[in-house]
Amino acid sequence: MGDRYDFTATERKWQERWDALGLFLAPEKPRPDRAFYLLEMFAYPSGDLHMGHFRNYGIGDAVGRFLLMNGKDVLHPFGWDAFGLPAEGAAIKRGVHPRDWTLGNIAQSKSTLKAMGIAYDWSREITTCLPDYYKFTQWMFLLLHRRGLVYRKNAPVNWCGTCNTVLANEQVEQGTCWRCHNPVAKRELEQWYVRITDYAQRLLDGLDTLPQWPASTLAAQRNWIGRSEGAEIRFAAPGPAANPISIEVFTTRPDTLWGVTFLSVAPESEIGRRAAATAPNAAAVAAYAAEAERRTEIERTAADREKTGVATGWHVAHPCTGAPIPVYVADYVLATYGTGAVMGVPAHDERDFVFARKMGLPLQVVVLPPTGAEGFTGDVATWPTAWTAPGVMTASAPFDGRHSDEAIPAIVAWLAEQGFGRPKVTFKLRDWLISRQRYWGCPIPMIHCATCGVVPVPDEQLPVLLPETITNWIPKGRSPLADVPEFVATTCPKCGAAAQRDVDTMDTFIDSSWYHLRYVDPRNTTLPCSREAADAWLPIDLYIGGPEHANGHCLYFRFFTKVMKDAGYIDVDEPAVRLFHHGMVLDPQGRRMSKSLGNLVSPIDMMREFGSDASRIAMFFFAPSDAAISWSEDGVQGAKKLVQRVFDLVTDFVDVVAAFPVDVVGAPSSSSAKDVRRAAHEVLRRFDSAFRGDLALNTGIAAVYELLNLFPKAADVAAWSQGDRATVAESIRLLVKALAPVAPHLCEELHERLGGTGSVFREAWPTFDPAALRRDEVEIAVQVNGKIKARVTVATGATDAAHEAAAMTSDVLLSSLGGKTAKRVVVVKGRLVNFIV
RNA sequence: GGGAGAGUGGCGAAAUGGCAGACGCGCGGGUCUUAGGAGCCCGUGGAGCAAUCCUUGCGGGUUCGAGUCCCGCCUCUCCCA
Repeated sequence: MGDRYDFTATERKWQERWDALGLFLAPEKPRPDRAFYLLEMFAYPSGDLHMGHFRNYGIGDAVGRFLLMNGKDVLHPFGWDAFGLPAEGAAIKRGVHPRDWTLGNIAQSKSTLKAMGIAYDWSREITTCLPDYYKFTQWMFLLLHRRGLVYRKNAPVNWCGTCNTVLANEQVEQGTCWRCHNPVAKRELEQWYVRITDYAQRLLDGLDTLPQWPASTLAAQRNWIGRSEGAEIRFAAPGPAANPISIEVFTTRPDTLWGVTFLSVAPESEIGRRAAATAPNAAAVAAYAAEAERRTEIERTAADREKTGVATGWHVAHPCTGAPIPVYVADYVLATYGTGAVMGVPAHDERDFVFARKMGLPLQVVVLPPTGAEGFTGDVATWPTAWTAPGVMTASAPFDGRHSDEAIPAIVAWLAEQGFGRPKVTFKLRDWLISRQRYWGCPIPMIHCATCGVVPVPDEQLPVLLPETITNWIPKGRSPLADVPEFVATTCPKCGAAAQRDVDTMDTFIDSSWYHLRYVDPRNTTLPCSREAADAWLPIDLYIGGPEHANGHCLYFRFFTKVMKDAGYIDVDEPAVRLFHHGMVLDPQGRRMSKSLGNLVSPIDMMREFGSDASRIAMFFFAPSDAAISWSEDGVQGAKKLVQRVFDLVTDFVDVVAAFPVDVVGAPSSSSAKDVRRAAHEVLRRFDSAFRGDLALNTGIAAVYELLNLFPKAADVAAWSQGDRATVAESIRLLVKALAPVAPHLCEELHERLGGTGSVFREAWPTFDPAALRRDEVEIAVQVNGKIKARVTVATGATDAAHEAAAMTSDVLLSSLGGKTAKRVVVVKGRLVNFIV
């Protein structure tokens, strides 16, 4: 029995050696066929790292080390998503400057990563809140501006009265602020928008080129982009001569046009506002709109909520029939989707059905339910619900008798011909509101000039530095930068007159939309990255991060990648070939870890007690990498035991191993030696396929336990034959290498104790020998009609007949057969023999 | 409401359509020990003295054979509205 394994000293020793060796520095010029860009989502430095980070970066580290042993030129960088609201929250609460809070958290988080011993190329570290980085965030904004992809718009935005700030749609959760969870209201502000909708179709099409992305994320993005094909149809009425009414609706069901019995418009839409001012029932509309404004979108569009609305008193003419159609204002219609108006087809749309019933509006059937559809009789007044499926059209002038599915294109063409409408594709995806009335973000490089309007800051004047002199952090409902005169006051780049800087900062999703480009050339002072460096490394070969970013970051960084390609700065259309989502880390009761529950596990405390290697092993062993895990200290305790057992085993065998050259391949003769070799190669096989595939390292670790469980005592092995001892030497060396990506410090130490020099990560990843996995004989099941009756042993590779013959030697089988002859015998070699009687 | 995923011992889990529960935790027993909350060894899905029977959320189906494939439910989790 060897010494106690001193993980503290050993882990520190190897972390220092790796630094000294520069083991993880990416080559400046990777070999094209060897380049591998491995990336994990960078961290928002809020205090220290949590267990989610530990898992994310632990998986990435193991993969990175595996790649290194496979001779890849690995780019594996790290950085910090360092702008963001929590820093201002800390400033307000504790009076600490957001910069100091952030940089302090980064230092702490970085020391935790160093304690993990992660194989990052720290020379490429980036920090989004530092000028050398955000200079190019501003450069990106100007690129978008040059390409016509940003614009200003006065529009209702989500306003959190508690945080005194504007929120993006994805920052509104269940109608509340994602930070403080107070209700979100609406407010009018002039804001910068990014025209991501210009790329909606390409972002959608690109998904088809990403077979190595999780299907769930592809589906989520498709859903989020939300393409729908249909028609835009105009309903008009003469109205007052100066002010005729004309309402465009978008519908995916033009086949139900003849069933329209009313229109609904959103209260805050242009036509809704006009109705509140000038319609016959203006007063009622205005009152209703005021009430609707107080409701959240979620409330308004919830399917189970009672539908409300008021008649405007206006009527428009049905474009096909000329019939008068009443116009309602209803809050289940949103101004931001489609045209802000929908046609009401109560017979064939669920919400319209409910609304019409409530308002006493007529139903017009234009799609016939098939005969026999329960409840859908000839009398529409008795229908239990709307008939929403397509079907045979009726009461629809030129299209009667046709099937809606088949007729829709013809209807759209006909509408266009008649001048009533046109084909239209809409997307649920909306333009991206990026202005934030906050301090701790990247300043927007635009200048407001009284004569020239809004003028971009020239490239050579970048970065527009964030002033650091602010001391009063309380949000005042305007950007904190508005209160820094020396920041605001500038001159117009065009005319030289006094002008004002834009006082908003950018959504931090902008910072993270291009960071993957910066890593390839992080010290470039003129461009985000050189074309050469981009060509050498892009795209990311494997990107690892949580599934919570499926629709936010993972869409935005695809968008930026496409813009950069269009502008000729890079040559890839998609940022990442493969995306992997690791599972969540829950507490032992299966709950989310959170400060309020007091169930946080601190990675640094854990590593102090158990070591980095044991902590990782525990995490990998809990479950496959993509499944959620419940953290348990018992598991880490067990992993620590495993570390000690591996250490003891290898140190016990140092002498045996030393007697054989490093490339010895065992020629076992005894079955014990064969078992050892098989178990060792099984470890290798499991890890190998995990690293090349699903990153599920749990069964590899199980194989390590199995190997340990059957390993003979060193004292016994001393008496073994030369070939058998060579087998043991081979197996020990194999174990050390195969486990190295998962338990790097331990295996470096063992590699050294076995006489290895340099680093085990400069050793080649071994190839497993399929012959080693084969057994001489196997036990097979003997079944009668699929029920197991007995077990017998056959030689590996025996014929079907030999299997059957071996089975027939079983007394239990013979008595089960009771003298009958099987009608059929199914033999699965090495598995079973099944007699069908 | 829409989308995605998951249901297997006391617990985490494993299983190219082929012996369900590998491996670990926990638990029980043994051993070493002044001691054991360390180490090592043995046992451990359920019922039964036993032969044996039952067992992968529920109900059907396909198949010689289903945890795995198909259809219909139930429950839970995550994401979106």
